[in-house]
Amino acid sequence: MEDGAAERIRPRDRILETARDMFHKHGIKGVGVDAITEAAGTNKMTLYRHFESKDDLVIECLRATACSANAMWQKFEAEHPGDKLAQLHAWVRMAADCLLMDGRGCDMANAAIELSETDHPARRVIKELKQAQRDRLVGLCRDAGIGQAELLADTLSLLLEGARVSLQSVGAEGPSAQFVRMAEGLITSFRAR
Amino acid sequence: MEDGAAERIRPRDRILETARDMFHKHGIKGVGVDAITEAAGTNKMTLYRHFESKDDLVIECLRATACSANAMWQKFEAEHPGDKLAQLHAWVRMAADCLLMDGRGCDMANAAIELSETDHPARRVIKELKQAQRDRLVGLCRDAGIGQAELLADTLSLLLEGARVSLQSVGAEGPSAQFVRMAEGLITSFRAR
DNA sequence: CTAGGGTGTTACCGGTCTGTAACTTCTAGA
DNA sequence: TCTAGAAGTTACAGACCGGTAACACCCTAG
Repeated sequence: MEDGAAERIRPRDRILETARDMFHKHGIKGVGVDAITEAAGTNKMTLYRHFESKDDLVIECLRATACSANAMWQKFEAEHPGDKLAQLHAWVRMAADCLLMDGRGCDMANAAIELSETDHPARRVIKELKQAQRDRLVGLCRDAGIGQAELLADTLSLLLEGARVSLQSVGAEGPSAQFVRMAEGLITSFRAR
Repeated sequence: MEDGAAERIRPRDRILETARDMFHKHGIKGVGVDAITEAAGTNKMTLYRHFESKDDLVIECLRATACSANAMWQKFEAEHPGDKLAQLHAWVRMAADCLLMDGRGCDMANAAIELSETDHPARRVIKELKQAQRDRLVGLCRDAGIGQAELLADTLSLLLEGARVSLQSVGAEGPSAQFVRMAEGLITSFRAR
């Protein structure tokens, strides 16, 4: 029975989860594969049996992150079925909570900054995943009945992205502390148009 | 006469300028001191005669960047003497131009993301320089007669920071393309309050 | 002309990194 | 119980990193 051994997670998944956590905390170039495998309670050979390279592992981590984000959006829909405006407010609240709890920014944005080589294989993935997130936010704004949905969604995107990076450079008392106020103000303002 | 040899820039300054450029393009961890000195037409020993360590060099680069930003602000004042609102619009225009021309984000923000160690010596410097930039923007907004000067300044800060990082992850056709429209709209909106 | 400081050159240290090879051990399924 | 494949272990290759030592050079101020 494979469920009986389900508590013992497969090495591949342990590596993936550990790598996500460590990449998030210390950056991609800030952590080596040895450190990841050790923290995951396994070894380097096992890593390279499941992933072609470190870059491949990075990409899989980003996909996993996007997957987690998907789950968030499904939660919004589940908690406020049909009420797109409430879902938009839930998005703002979630974003603010992440800001407060986390401290380190968006994995994809951080990776994009760290992996400055324009032809890095992860860049394609980052772009396409970020694009998907953008499209979804635009869709939510539009379905919430906002006229200039794209402009609002893009503004909210930039605000959140900016808050995440500002949190790391200026700190928690910096501009990012006002994120919710800005976002809610913007939504109100766009609804009135 | 030392001015006669001024065309031949001092190795220290060549290293500093080259390092700024390379750190900006490839990130701090993405470029080694050997590559910097070679590109600067000198060698590693000379670098370490002028800078205590690579971290020290990084910090000096960030200070130099802040210095360049200072020059920008003086240009605003020189071009629109006394007219703070015009200076604010000039700031927006400058920011947008940087976005279009550059592609890579703010050196300080990028450094903050890359140097994830919370006790890294550069972090203090980044925080204090970013704080100074924020204070100056707040002052400009206030002097321009805007009521909620802090909120506007912080919103503009986050928008710009977000646009810079979005440019690297989603690309030029992403949300950052609307930066000017957002910023100008915000200024108008805040002036009307 | 000369002395001395700034600079260039070469070699090296110890460490870390990604990635691989060869071999042993474990474990699940027939 | 036996076997095949997954996982662990050890060692290593080759490259790059930050930083230092020793020494030769050049150029300018006196």
